[in-house]
Amino acid sequence: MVAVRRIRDAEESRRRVWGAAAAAFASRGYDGAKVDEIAADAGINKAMLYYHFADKVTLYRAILQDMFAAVALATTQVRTNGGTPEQQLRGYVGALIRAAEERPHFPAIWLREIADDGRHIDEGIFAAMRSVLANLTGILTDGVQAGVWRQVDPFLVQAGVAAPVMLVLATRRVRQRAGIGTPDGSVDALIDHVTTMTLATLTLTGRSPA
Amino acid sequence: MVAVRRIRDAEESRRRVWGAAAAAFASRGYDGAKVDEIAADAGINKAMLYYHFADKVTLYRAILQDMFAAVALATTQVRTNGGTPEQQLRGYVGALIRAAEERPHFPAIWLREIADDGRHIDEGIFAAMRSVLANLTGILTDGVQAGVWRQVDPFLVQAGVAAPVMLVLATRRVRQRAGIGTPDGSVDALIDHVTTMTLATLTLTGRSPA
DNA sequence: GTCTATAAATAGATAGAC
DNA sequence: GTCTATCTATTTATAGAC
Repeated sequence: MVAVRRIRDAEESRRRVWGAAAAAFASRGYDGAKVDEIAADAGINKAMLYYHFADKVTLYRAILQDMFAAVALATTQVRTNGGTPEQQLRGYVGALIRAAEERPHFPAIWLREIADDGRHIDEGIFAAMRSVLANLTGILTDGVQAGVWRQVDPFLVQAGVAAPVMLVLATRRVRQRAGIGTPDGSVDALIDHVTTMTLATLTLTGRSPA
Repeated sequence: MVAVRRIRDAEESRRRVWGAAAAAFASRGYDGAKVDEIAADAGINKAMLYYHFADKVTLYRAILQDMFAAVALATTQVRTNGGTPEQQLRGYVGALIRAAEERPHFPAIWLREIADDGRHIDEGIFAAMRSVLANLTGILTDGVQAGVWRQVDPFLVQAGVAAPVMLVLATRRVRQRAGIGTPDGSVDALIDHVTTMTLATLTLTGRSPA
């Protein structure tokens, strides 16, 4: 009984540390995030944080792994569900955006990890990333074989999808401060733009971009 | 004579600090970059660094300002040179990529500053950013008025251009480590893809992306 | 202009009591 | 499981000699 309560509290502590850490890593980066602050934001002591997580980098990697695993899972489901290439591509974009919306700190951490040249990425995370790209590659190949799309480097397509999504989602606050226009700042407009852009690129017929 | 030599050495020192700092901020971020390391990489002492630059954040802001000012200048020249909307758009993409290639640390610092929610951006830097977007907006408006393009939110277009460019340029090393394919990793392929993507999006006629 | 030495504050991590 | 107190190393920044 008491033991159960303790375990439940422990789970709760872990969750709060997780949330506080994700926020800190997103807004200040790995080096900028301070363990003291994370613990304080989580409402516990720093020693308690070290009770739950081996060290700072382990905590960071766990968050990173969760993010990429979520995208890997969601995009794999899109493949499993099947449908036309266009339907699957829309599903792919949707899965990416949904994963980012469910994890508000995803975009910033993603951008930072790229700038960090993948310094904290271990093999498990790389595997998830490769899985995401493999799913996209499968969708693109389907489209080519169905004769509706031309052949395009999957990584460039991924860059064309993920990078704008992450940029737009990560810059919501700063754009206001900068006085940089967002006539329609909705996520729907973002989905629409990215999807349109990608489909238009893939369905280009013949016309070489000279 | 001696004074002149000293001034020249000072300039040289400043330049070396600049280069070492840009590299450090790009690869480790603002908090991750250490002043001692920057000074050492520049071949001078830390005290000397503080002789040339007031403090860490001033040094960082100077680098940031230079980057955005360069893009602002280059894109303004594209507007001045004129030409068809398509020619100007190609010039815009080229200007962006050239600025990034001339400053190898631009992409990573750009990505980080976004994740940082513009924490280090002062009004001068914001002005440069707005100027870049204003130039793109001008090009897009020209195209709409000429009847060759449809109307699209300029910021979304900017996101569709800059984000993939920065992502691809910043991930060259890590992609190799990750085993993520780059069938054609050339900058030309990148320019081609981004330009094709953008033009295809803008020239879409009628077809609503339902 | 350049350096050595050091101040002053902060950081990640642990010991040990409860 | 949770906390206080603390160790050790690092970090930004400056003082002051040359």
